[in-house]
Amino acid sequence: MIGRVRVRFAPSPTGHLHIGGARTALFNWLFARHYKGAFVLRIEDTDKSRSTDEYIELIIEAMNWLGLDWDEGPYRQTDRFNIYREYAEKLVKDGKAYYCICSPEELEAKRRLAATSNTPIGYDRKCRDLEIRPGIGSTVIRFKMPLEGETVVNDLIKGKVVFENSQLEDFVIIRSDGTPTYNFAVVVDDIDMKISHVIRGDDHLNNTPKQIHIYEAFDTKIPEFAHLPMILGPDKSRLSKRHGATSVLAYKELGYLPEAIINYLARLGWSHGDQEIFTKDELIAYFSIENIGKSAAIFNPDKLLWLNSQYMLKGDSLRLAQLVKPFLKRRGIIYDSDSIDIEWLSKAVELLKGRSKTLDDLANSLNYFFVEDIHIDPRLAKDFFTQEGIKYLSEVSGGLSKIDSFTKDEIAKVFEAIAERNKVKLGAIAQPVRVAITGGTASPGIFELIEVLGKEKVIKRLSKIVESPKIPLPRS
RNA sequence: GGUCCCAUCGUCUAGAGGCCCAGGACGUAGCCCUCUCAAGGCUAAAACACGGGUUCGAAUCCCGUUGGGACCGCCA
Repeated sequence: MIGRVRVRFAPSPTGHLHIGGARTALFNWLFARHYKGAFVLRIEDTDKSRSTDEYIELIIEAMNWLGLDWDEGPYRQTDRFNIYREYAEKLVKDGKAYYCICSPEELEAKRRLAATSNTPIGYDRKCRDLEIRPGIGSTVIRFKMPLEGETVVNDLIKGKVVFENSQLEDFVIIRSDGTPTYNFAVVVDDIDMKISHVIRGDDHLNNTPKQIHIYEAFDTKIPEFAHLPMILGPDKSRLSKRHGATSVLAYKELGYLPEAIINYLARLGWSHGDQEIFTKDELIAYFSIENIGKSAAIFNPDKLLWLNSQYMLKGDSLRLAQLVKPFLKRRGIIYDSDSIDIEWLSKAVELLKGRSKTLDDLANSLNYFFVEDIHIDPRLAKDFFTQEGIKYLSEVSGGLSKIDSFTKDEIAKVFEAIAERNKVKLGAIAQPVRVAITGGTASPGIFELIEVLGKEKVIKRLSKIVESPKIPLPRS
């Protein structure tokens, strides 16, 4: 029943790929993959003053990072100006479009008048039947809208939406500089690229009737439309920069995993029963437009963070170790990522990944694995390096130095023996040790931590406190 | 202002007339586990915007009200 599926994602390179755009891209991608169709990337850069090559690069980088691969493109509308021109001239020849010589000032005045006089349309179609020839001063090409009747959009998400044709303007399709406007270029491209389903934000729903008339003017098949509800900020207005981090790459920098972003975005407006966590393959298998909701969704950073922590928890330690390197570097914890022992790092990551919400969080927690002079808060030192505490530190140090195989099981035996001998709970010993070797009171289990940290480092840190308990401060 | 869209816990949502005195998830609170912190487990508070219909029966269908949003450019 569904023929060959061809969808596209068509960002305009006037900014970063943001959360909303990424979700539109994701839904198109999922739809294409689900139906084994084609996903086309098209750059809508007809607004030359606001589009930059740098943003194109950045959008592509973000798509790659998210793993949203495309089958065709990226096409650029600026490479296709002659095509739009040809299409437009055909419409003029067929009497379906016309040249207009009204000046911007004149149009502005008409718009103002329309606003005050309850007229739905700003432009009064003055040039519609004048049969103006091109070349006389500044001319644009306008599309001849039907004056009466109605246009029905059978949207896959919103259902049947009816527009009165009398509300539709004879909009400009070719600007005076010869470039096409958005509403025209999209349709020409979608015809030319044989797009079967147009899946985009519902801010375009009002443009759809205009576009349908262009399809009809070319006597081509109208694609299916699916208008996705918007993503809103906490104040219920359209998500934008003022709501904080909105670009996909910003989340990468913050230490988020791409699969968490994908999962979060997929669940924003779409659902599959009560399931919250999906692999990409599951998303592809389960995705369907019928399960997309109709109402706008508020972006919830807390839930994204939770999903990220879930992916951190379940992530492969070796992979996370690779990914965390840039964050360690940025925090000044390491200087040369190539010289570090990745096997060892991944063991440390293994201990910390379930306790970290982001890669940056992980990097921060990894600090005491690398830094020699760990910082110990004087208040903690006061609380834990008591006469008793120091005694345990000394005993642990002594016990550990006698172990041959430095494994968590053997380390545990040392602690248990000391606890037994002193008739205290394990915590009484573990906490001072934790503070001495990590500088804080929160860490992974003390035995595995000591194992991964290694005999040498641990004994060195313990001895340092035992020898000079009053000055646990770092030299720096 | 005109046109269009939308409306279930604070948030994301399940729910397609009886299975719902509304289920799951995030967040919040408490308890359990425990060498700390997380993770995990359990529990709690928390919603069908309002008003009319239709129906034996409505969160689910219809109408209206209210509230929110989008679009009205030679931006996309």
